Amino acid sequence: MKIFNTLTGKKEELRTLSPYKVKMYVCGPTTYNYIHLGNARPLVVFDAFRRYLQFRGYEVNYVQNFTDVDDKIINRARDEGQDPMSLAERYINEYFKDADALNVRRADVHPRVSENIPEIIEAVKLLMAKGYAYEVQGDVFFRVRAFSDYGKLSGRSLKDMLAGARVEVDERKEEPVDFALWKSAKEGELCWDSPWGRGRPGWHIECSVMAIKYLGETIDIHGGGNDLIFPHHENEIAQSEAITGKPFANYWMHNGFITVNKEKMSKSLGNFFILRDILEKYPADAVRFYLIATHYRSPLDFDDSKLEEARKALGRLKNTLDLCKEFKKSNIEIGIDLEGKASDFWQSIEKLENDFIEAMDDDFNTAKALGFLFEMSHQINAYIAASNRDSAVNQAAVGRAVRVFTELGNVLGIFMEGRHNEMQIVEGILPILAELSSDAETEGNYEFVNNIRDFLKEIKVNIEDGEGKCVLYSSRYPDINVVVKKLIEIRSILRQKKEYQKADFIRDSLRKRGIILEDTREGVRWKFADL
RNA sequence: GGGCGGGUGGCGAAGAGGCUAACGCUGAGGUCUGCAAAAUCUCCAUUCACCGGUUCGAAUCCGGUCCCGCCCUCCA
Repeated sequence: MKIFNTLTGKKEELRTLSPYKVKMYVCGPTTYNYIHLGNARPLVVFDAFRRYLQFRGYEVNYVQNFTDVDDKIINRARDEGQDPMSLAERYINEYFKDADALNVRRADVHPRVSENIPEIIEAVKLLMAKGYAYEVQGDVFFRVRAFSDYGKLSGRSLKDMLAGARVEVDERKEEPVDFALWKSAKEGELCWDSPWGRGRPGWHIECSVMAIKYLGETIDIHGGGNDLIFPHHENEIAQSEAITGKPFANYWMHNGFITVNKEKMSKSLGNFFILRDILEKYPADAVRFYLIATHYRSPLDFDDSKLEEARKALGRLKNTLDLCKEFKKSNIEIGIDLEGKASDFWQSIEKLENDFIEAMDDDFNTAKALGFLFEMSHQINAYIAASNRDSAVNQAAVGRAVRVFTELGNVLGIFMEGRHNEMQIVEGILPILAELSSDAETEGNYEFVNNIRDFLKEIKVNIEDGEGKCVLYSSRYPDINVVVKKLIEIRSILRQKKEYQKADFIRDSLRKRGIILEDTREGVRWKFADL
């Protein structure tokens, strides 16, 4: 397992502190707004890495913080005339909705700044006691000069930074590069008591404190976006290592940016897309697929067509899942020896599984790994297309293959349960029956009219005469499968009678309402349109 | 100015010394089908920004040139 380490600028073999245990800390969002797509990238990629490590047998202890005390939160709360802590709380809840939608699993701990103030104060006191920090009028600063390794992560030297300093200069600081550990509060601002008066923590100290508190003085992997390398992570290293005298994190991982027209998507440029809005237009699994279809360190340019492409590509993979489900008649696959064609097939699946693992072992190359998943999809489809489903050997072979396929897809987290609004779709479909019925009535085909009436009665739906509208008289919506099956049945009869126009009317109408019909050798299959 | 990363087909994107330069989208054609869809099969980069060099061999290494992005200030 190799990981690209920002600290050394090289890919390195992963050697964990304890065998098969990984301590992982990923910087989480500042909760003053809904997250945008750029925020979603680290979320998704590190979730995928965590899943992969677990798949490889590691026990992963995963911590992701919330920055719920921050100037931006305070300002926004003031603008909206509300309490900063409840504003932060609200956006933490919204964050979880987005994360859940993207199939991002919860961290083992989601610590918040506001819940770790005493520990932060202790840390600042300790830094002062060790000479790494100094107080000026209620503010406490980190004395960068005192930490000789400063700059080792971002590859800069203190000398260069002092020379090229064009940072705002707070005259009270000993050096322009010194940064705040504790900020004094203005009148009426959110604050906590401290030895230096009322105030709140600076931005960087929280991560040092929470990482150490929940994971220990040295952790295996610390992750976050590229822009955090400097100053945030550089400062975290300085603080943590000044406190403990030990290496803070052995591997630093940073994801690349999402760009729009090749420009960084960021809040300050205003070119960001709120994830919530994107999820209105595209299925969440397509968004997740899009985010992992490119290597995590590369920049990723965003526009709608990319999500559309992701949707289609993922649809191909999911279609294989459907084909398998239809092919498989039972789950019995144990104790059957695969021979001949089945054995060759299984071997190629195993080969692709190994290729997948090899790709992921190389710095989590999800893009390459996905390629093998597509090849696996081809293999499975082709095998199914050429095989008799009544054979126990074929059943076993496909069963084993799809299990591997599904497991690997789940490692990437791209196989989510479809969340279709079935009620809405059923509501859209029922009028097709009404329309068919009224057409039949015009033609004097009363047998057919009665057939439909009986069916509707069965599923507790009324047709309002004259208007062709369907009205439910049950509190429960009819099962979508039952309704679609009925339409398929009607269409089959029409096809037998070669009344293709009407048959196509049914297929087209369903299509418009989100249901796709496919005529296969095994009969008609249906699926939801947006997969 | 300093630090970092990148330029691969119509598009997206892997590949980091030697297999036919993965895979996806798009497009073309065949099989299947009443048609469509799905599936399947085949085709679509003599060439990897440019110029030199190292090497038996370079998209991959080295030097130079030209572009592009990011960080150096809150930002994932």
